[in-house]
Amino acid sequence: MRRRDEKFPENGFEAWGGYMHAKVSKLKEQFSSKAAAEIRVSNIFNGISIFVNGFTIPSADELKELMVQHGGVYHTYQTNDDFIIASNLPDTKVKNMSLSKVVKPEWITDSIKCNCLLDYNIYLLYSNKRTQPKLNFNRLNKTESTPNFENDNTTVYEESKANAIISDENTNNNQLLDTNHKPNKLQQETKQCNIAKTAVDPNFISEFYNNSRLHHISQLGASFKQYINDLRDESNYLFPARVHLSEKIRFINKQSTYSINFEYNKIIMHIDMDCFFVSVGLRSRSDLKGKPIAVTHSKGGQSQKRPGVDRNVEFNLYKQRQAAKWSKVSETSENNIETRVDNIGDEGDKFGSMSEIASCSYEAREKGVKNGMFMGAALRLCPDLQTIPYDFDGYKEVAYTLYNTIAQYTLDIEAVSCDEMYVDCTTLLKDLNVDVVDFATVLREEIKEKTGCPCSTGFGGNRLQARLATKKAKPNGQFFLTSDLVEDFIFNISLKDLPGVGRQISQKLESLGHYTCGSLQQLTLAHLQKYLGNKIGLQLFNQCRGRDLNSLTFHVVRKSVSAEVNYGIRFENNEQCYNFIKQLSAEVHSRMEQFKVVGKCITLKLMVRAKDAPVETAKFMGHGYCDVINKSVSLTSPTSDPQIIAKEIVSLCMKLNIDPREMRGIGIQITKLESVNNRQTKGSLSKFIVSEKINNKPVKKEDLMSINDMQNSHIAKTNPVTPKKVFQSPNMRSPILSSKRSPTIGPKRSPSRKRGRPPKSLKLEQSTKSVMDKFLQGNSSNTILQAKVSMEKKEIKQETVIETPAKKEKGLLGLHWEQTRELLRAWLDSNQTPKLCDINMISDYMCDMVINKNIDKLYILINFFRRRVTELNDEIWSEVQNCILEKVQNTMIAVYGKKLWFESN
DNA sequence: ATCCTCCCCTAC
DNA sequence: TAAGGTAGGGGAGGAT
Repeated sequence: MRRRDEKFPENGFEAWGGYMHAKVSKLKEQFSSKAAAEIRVSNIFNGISIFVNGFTIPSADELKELMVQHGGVYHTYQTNDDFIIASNLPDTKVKNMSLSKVVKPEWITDSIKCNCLLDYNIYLLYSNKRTQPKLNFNRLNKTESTPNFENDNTTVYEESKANAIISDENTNNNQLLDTNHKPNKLQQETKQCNIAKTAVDPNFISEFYNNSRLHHISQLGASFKQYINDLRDESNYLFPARVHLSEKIRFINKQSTYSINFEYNKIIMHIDMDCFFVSVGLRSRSDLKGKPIAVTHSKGGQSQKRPGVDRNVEFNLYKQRQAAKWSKVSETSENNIETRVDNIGDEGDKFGSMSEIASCSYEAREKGVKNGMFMGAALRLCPDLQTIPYDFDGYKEVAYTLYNTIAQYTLDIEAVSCDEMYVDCTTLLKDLNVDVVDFATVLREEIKEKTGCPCSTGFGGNRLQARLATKKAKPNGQFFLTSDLVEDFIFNISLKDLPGVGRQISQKLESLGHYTCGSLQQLTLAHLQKYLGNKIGLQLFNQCRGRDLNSLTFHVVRKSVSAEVNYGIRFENNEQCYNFIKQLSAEVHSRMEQFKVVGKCITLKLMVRAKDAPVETAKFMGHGYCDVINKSVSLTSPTSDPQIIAKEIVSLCMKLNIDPREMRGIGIQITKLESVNNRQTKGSLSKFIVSEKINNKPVKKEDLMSINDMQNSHIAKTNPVTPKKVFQSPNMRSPILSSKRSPTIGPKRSPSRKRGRPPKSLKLEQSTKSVMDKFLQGNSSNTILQAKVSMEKKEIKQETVIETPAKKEKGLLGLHWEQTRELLRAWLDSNQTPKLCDINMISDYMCDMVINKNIDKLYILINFFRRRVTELNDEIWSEVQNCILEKVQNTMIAVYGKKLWFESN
């Protein structure tokens, strides 16, 4: 018998890799439904690049496609050479930008109509920089530019009424232009020309979003998650920059070697910029370095007194609510409740500013200033606190640099936000063969050099450890939490510092007398679950022991899209409210277009002034003390149509019957999403597996714990729990998969069997995956990554049906199973000796299918494979088959407790 | 039991 | 003045 290595040479991948690549490209074409749409039609826009700002008709997506078709370039992010396509720009933005290249979208559409590039000067949105922006509201509201739905037949009274309202021509915008509409014409026009003050103003939404830090944080976070998805899809998984990195590291430490921390399966890095917004702002203000600084809208000027404001009344309401909430937990706390509104001065007071601090420097933190604090309260703590303005473009730029820096070296990145990510460094560090700390030093130096901003990194065996390590490392430092340190380290960690433990949960725990992880370790799992619920209890039980069941997620799949505005909402009548809903629906629509999703469930979120709250809010244009009301409808078919969304929301609004003058916030959320591109019906068995009852036994706590203990072996030593439960009953056959029937293709097997359901817990799936990763540890060298190059493609991402949680993690290879079948076919027919890396790749893929409960597809795939192997009648291939099947069955046992049944064995 | 809806909580 | 968004996880409790 030959040695395994000979039979499955490790480094012989390239030939097959190249072959696979070609094969995959071909497959890609076949599977690409969009290929036809991307054919070049003309070269009208040769040399022209555009950036779309805000809501346009046609939509940004449509413009993108048009540009591609006609030889132009579409930029998701604005560059200097871009023409800016916009129908409407917020005034503040207009003030700060050159308007000489801001062009209406008609420039694009008309040019295409004429089949030649028209003079953009004719289409300038603002003809002269000096003049006030003059927007043609008529144009924006014309029916021709918005799809109408007058043909929509509805039976429900409210709906038809809602319909009528939405399609009503006489909107607020038009009123503004109506010269006969005298009451506040002058006043309104003044508003138009200056700043959008309330949501009644047509520019309000974009104005608000342009200045909202929370909106930017959220959007940037989402876009970096997408960015990582894209990079992973497009990468060849070769990281030439690693060579330089390795050299640099050896320059600072010649002896640097990767000493494996045997206790850890993985080395996870957490990386976080230090007080991000401040650092970015200080790049150009080195004079302010070392001083207490806060990023806020407030410029320090004293606020005016507004009539009707009673801060005390409002603040007391907040306190009462908080007290009521906490008294549920324990009767002890009554008076000493700390709230956000403490220490705020009165209006006009030196400490009266209610502008929120987005980020503050460490010097300010030392004085007790915190992010999210009101400026007034912060000034009380730190009177010499200086403010700097927001620089949203700067944040984006620095964040890109940060991400690109890391992405040179690895793409095993989970983006958390624009300034924070987790990185699985296991293979990277092995490849570089350097010490963890040296690696951190050099990496942080590079980031500092490129961005001008400091960052901190933490390393550990799981994400919790990495994250806590970063916390310790800050500011501008690094920390490797080695396995020998974990126990002591975690013991002293404050419960508040655990991710997922916020104000409410820490309050609950404190009322039980627990402030630190060490103390919480006294509580039993059952006890914790009784107080906090099953999931959170388990999570905490593990966290306070330094364990973390959650593995990193490299691919993100969206589950909801929403837009909400809880600032500046002041309506005088229903008409203004409905008009705003129309605009917000358009916003939601354009986001859905961007993500290429449609949704079935529409939710209205309203903030309404609470009964006792003052009409005039303490914070200027804030929402004040409110009741929150949510209401949702489910549609029969998914949509992203702004008209339908608006209609449904108005209809919900009418049912709630709330005085529009009391509204303080409006949000629209769409859930039950489906991807637009490929709304395939799922295989019947897959549906069956997800929704039918198969196994009535709930997930056992012990199962979860034992899995966890395998994952954190160093802790298992002090706290031994054998993992045998997970692997019990390997001979029991799955009631679904083992019943007597011929192994025909999925859809034909009617889901008549009722019993047994795979454990539902996502946690279990994820942790099982980690166990399996360990189990199936192949040689995860670069060759496998290279294979992903060819295999991981965009189409797959798009076909994913979003709502199935099991699909959240798509495993190592994001390939469509049918593509994999074709690859298998090609592989078997290639007449080459199978390589170990290829075998691992295939088995990993299949194991992921088990984990993702894609059993019906897996079944087809394996049967196909077995059939072909039998036909080949080759000893080596038979062994390959056995090798793969063994791994798959191991995974089956771990996930389902049962093996997959096949006809002839 | 399990599913669905309406929340609440947390994070950035 | 001020720009209090957004997504995901999960619990409570009623409907089935």
